[in-house]
Amino acid sequence: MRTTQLCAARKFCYGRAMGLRERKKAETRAALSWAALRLVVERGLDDVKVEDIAEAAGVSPRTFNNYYSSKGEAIVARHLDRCLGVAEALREGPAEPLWEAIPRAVLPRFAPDAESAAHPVPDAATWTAGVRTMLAEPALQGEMLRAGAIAEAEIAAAVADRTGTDLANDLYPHLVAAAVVAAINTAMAHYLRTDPPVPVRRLLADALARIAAGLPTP
Amino acid sequence: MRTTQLCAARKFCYGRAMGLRERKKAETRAALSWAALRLVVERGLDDVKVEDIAEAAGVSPRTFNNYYSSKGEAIVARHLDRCLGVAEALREGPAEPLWEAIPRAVLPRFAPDAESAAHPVPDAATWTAGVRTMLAEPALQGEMLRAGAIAEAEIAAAVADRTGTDLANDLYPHLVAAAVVAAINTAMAHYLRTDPPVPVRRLLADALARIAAGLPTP
DNA sequence: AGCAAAACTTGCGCACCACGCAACTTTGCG
DNA sequence: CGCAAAGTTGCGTGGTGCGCAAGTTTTGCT
Repeated sequence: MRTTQLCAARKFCYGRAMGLRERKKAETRAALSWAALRLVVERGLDDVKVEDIAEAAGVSPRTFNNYYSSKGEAIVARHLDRCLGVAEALREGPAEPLWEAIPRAVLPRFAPDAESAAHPVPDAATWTAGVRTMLAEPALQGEMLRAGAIAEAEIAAAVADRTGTDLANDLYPHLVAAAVVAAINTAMAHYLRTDPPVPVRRLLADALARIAAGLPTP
Repeated sequence: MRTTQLCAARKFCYGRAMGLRERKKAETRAALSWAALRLVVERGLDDVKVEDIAEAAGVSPRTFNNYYSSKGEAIVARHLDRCLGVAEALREGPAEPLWEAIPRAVLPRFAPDAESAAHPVPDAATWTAGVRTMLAEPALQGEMLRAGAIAEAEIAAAVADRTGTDLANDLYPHLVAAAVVAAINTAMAHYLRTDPPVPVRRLLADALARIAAGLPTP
């Protein structure tokens, strides 16, 4: 139970002008989180040691902890990035009404191909089954939710910017951010729960629309 | 990163007919979680070892892990109980409209005295300051959110009962539960954030009302 | 009341993990 | 080229979660 860095090397130097040094760092980081995710999904959390992850990423065990301060952090890194991306998109998008901007920021980031494209998965059914059992792990749930919470802060800031509300004294931006993250979590949970898989996009759009409109008893 | 039990000995044998054994068990459990909370609030997470907590509760270190599988779990136990209490109240309350039942279930459980009454706190300001720095700890945030998520499942079930919706195939009950928990978290976060403290009850009522009504841009 | 089974506690031990420290290697820049 | 900054690695340490096998207490039954 030590501290984490997580937000440390979050410089978002995506596109251009990143030297060899930063590029390699980003690669190792990605390799580590991907290896962690893949190994844990196919083997189970307790049967994967940090040593395994480090080895799969071609790096020393000690180096693993220079990037992520725990197994869970590495596994959840992709999710964190997606959620942070929502905040970023919310800041950069056109000046449309808030509840049009939000789905526009959220939906594309949770499209099924966003993840799978880079690292194709052999068998989709086996994969989602693995993800299900992985997320049944309590420690992972905590880490997942924490990632959402981190992004929540960014989203709240973006919402405050858009709506001209006060981040420090007003409840509104935080409430919107929390609701958006809740919608994302709920939609993903429902997706993993249903056996004939419903497209995530539809679930997400539905959840966001309902949250925006209020939740009267049906 | 092992598994946890947490829900194991959650038998809800509150009122009556609990033998000596279960009574003592409940007492030790409470003593442990209270000791954990108090020590960590006043000393900081890293300066409290499980050994300290066990000692403060008059029990062996090994026994600590028979009740809680981690420091964080012990600390968050009270929060978990409160959140689970919401679900319980939602099930047992009178047959009123959902969005009247919800505040009635939530508000009394987060009254300022609910916690303080049993274990009075010397200095309120020092205490909340300690809580603030405690909750700044990432590991604790995760644990806290996870407690909310556990309760969320119960709340969703209660909501499904009340509204006659299908827990397995319908998004609605899960969405309501997630929104309620989000409102609780947001209100508590705001409470800890503001320096001239605003009464939690007002924040919570506000948050719940807004969530129920939708979140149009102000 | 008495006794056997069930439940709980405890000490011991092991595997794992986060991270500080001190070399050593690589990269960036003049 | 050569030096400083940044990154990697091996080692060591303190701490943790939990299985196991006594020992102890509570309970249910007669």
